[in-house]
Amino acid sequence: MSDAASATPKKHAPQPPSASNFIRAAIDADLASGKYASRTWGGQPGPAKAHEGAATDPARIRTRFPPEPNGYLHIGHAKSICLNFGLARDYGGACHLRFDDTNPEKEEQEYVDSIIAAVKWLGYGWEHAGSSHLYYASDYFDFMYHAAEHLIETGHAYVDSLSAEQMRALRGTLTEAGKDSPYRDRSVEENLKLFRQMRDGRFREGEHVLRAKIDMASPNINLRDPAIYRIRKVSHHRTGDKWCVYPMYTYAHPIEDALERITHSLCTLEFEDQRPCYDWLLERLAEGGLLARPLPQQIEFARLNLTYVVLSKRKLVQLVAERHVDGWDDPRMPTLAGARRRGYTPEGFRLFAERIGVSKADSWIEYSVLEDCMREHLNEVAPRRMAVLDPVKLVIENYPEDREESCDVPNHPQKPEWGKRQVPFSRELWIEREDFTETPPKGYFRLFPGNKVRLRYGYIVECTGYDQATGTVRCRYDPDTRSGTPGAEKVKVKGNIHWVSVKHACAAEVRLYDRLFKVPHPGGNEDLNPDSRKIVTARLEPALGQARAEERFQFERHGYFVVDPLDSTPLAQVFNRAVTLRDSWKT
RNA sequence: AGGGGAGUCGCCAAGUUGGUUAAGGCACCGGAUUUUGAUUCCGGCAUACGAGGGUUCGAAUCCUUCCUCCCCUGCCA
Repeated sequence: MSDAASATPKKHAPQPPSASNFIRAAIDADLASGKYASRTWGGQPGPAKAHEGAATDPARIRTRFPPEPNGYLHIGHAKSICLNFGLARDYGGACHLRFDDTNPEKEEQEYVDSIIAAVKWLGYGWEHAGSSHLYYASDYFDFMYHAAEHLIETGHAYVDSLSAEQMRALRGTLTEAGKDSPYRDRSVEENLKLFRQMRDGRFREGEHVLRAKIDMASPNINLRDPAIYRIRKVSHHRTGDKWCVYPMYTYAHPIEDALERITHSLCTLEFEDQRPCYDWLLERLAEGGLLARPLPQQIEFARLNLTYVVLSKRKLVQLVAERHVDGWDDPRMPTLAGARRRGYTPEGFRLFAERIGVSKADSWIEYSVLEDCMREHLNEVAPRRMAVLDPVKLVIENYPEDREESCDVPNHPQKPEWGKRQVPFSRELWIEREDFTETPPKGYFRLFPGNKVRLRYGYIVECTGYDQATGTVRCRYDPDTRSGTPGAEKVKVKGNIHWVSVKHACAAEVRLYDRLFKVPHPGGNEDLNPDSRKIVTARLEPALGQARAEERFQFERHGYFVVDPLDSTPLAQVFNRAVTLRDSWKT
């Protein structure tokens, strides 16, 4: 090292700046340009007159997470939740939780409740500047209806009386322009009259539909006079039978955003083609004085794809319906309810969202990334315990039959402040079947005849053999090697195995979960992993007997486990394995 | 010639008003520490930015041709 220049330390920037992505770049640009400098907020969602003249919005930006309450939230939603709520948090903004309940046929209160629970569980709330921002699209039905009449009055919408099939025929194809409906030029008066009759229940479902009058020849099919209101004689979970006409997503969503003064409306890529529609509608309503400016803008990002996982609603429904899993909250399901029961943590999900980033490129995230995020958090928060999942008996020949002692065991190797607990030790112990073999493979350093290992936190023992008749492993211990005593280090061993005293053990059901599908890109049922769940009766150290629902532990050398909150009873606990520890041995 | 998007290391992903050696994370490979074959720590890891051509002193960033993948023809969202 005679070169003086080489002495110059050149460390790379230690940490990346706060994660950068195209959405943050857009927000930064909007904030810098002063686009929102004069934004006002009337205190609650509303039309232009509710916000104009009101105070400056205390939220620098507004985002929203707008699920339709027609199913359970899954890991893909977690990405969106973390994105929207995370952005609001980072920019001093507000994120609204909004139920996009515009289709009464599919929506139920049960889903509303589970969605609220899931968002809260992930650690997010919808309060900002002293008010709560939990909204329902159905609360805007009156405004939407009047806005539709406005569209009719200004010549931007008409009632079409074609059947669905006829409409499809006139819509054209990907390469051919569509043709105008014969009803496209109805007068304002006739349209108004028909639309009101639609609202009043004078027609059957499908008889008429309200359409935006845009351009039947547009190369963008979404602009070929999209339907914006349809007749549905179904009771709505919140508005009951007040309405029999319901707005379509295309029409409703931009209005919901505008009424709530959303600044950045984030959605997935498949809505890109609808953005012109979104802007067209908002512009028509804003120029009519119904909606306040600045108008919200839609920004699209790529939805999550996870290897070994299916996230499509159709496929998830099928898994439940065909009983491949026990229900929507089966620990193997990619739903948030399932993940929670599996022992996954909110912090792990947030780390995951941060780690995978957000972009417009279609991508597949490796499932191991999610698992690793869970390990990373669980390693920090899970107390260590000893549990033998596949027990085989170990008898210490030279240890007195009536003797018992208690070992000092730390609750976390890196956190002495978590203290220690006492674990009983005796002549007969349960050890892991795979920690003993009569014929050790190369590199194996656990128990085999003649080999020494440490019984973790206890003594060094030397294996003396295996008793076929009783199925027990035999060994002799060295009394001078007790952990924590001066002689503990006198014998060096590579192997260090966990154990549970037979006399003191608690038995419990442990469910060992693995991925639901056995291939990275699952197609159908043929790709299901037949070993996605194994149930064993494990032997646990006594301290685990007090574990409560949803408490999480690391079973040393195994992985992270959680007490199942549904199937556990005070007398019979059930543990679910969230994720295994990393294992670099891998024969 | 329908329209709209996307292609940067095995997996993600910065960087895109052109400017020294293309961030960071995960994975992986070494090594250290370790009473979890865990954790932690240190080091390594794209002459390369879908491909070709061009402009330029200089391009992942500009122009051009081409290739691949995704989305769109619900009175679903």
